[in-house]
Amino acid sequence: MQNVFAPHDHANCTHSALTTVERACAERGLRLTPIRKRTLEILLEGHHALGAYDVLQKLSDDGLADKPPMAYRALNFLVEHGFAHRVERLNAYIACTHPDADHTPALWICLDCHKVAETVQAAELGQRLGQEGGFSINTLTIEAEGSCQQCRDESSND
Amino acid sequence: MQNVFAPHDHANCTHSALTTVERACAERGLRLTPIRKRTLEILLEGHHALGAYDVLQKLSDDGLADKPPMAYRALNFLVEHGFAHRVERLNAYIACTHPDADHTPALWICLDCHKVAETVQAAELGQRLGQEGGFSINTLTIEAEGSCQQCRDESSND
DNA sequence: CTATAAATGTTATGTTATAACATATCAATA
DNA sequence: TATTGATATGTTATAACATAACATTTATAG
Repeated sequence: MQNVFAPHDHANCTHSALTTVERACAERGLRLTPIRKRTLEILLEGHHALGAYDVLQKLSDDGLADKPPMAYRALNFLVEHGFAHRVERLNAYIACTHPDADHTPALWICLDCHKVAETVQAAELGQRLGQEGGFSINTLTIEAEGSCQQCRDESSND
Repeated sequence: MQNVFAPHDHANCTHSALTTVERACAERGLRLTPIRKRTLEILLEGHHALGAYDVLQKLSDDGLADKPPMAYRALNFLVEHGFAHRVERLNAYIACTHPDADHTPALWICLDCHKVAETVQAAELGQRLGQEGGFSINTLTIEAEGSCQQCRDESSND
């Protein structure tokens, strides 16, 4: 697990994700317009999931967008191309931390610090589960809510 | 996979689930009030997920409830006690087909026939995934969207 | 330059969910 | 059996999330 729960060089997170996405867009002929790029940057500001209206507020602060469809379109663009993920349990969004990999992520939602981590090893697992019943998987959602190591360590120090 | 996608004796599905839930409530001192029981029956009418407002409409037809909180309370009761599941991807609910088992279900959503199936073998799997990063799982959501065997068989006969 | 596709701007509304508080019912026990 | 505390229901109001539909603008290929 690329551990977003633990202290880390977040500027590097942000920068490398942005660079990777920019390259991917160039390669794939996708347009990372100002609204889309700023939306990604907003999600990259932290590892907390943001709701569409949270993102909209920030876009509005920047004068880039001020109506719900604008935020949803940018978020949907990012999600469709794997640059962000929708967290179903939270009706919210996070930037992808593996934007280079074609993946079905598992999302780990800490109920204490509210950060959301992502791992990529879950895809083949779902495929395997589905095969049993002859189910052909189109998209797979795996989300866990619980507590991260860091928060458990801290609370045991009380 | 208890195959809800294939033709089956649905009256038996309904009856056995209801009986199991009634017994569980008796054993555990839970009150299966008219609204709650009717809500479960409504969900048991088919294997399609129903939104809270769909359920509310039916409760209203029966004169049992006519305000959103009433439907949400009944649904939340059923979900809390494992008698129904919320389908996050659909913002909707299904009756549990294994109400006797303490389980984390995986849900299989067919995009063609729109039925939703449930399997129980997924719990330890999530625990295993989470252990890797020291994450302690409280609740786990596993949902697949795709196509069931039956729908694929039918469409290949065209 | 122009045609076409893609993206953005805008209005309006649909859908899902809960906070907050009042009232009623149940179930244990004084 | 009256009291009481807990649980459930009734009600109002609104919060939170999301999209349909259509107009306008911008990018890009021919």
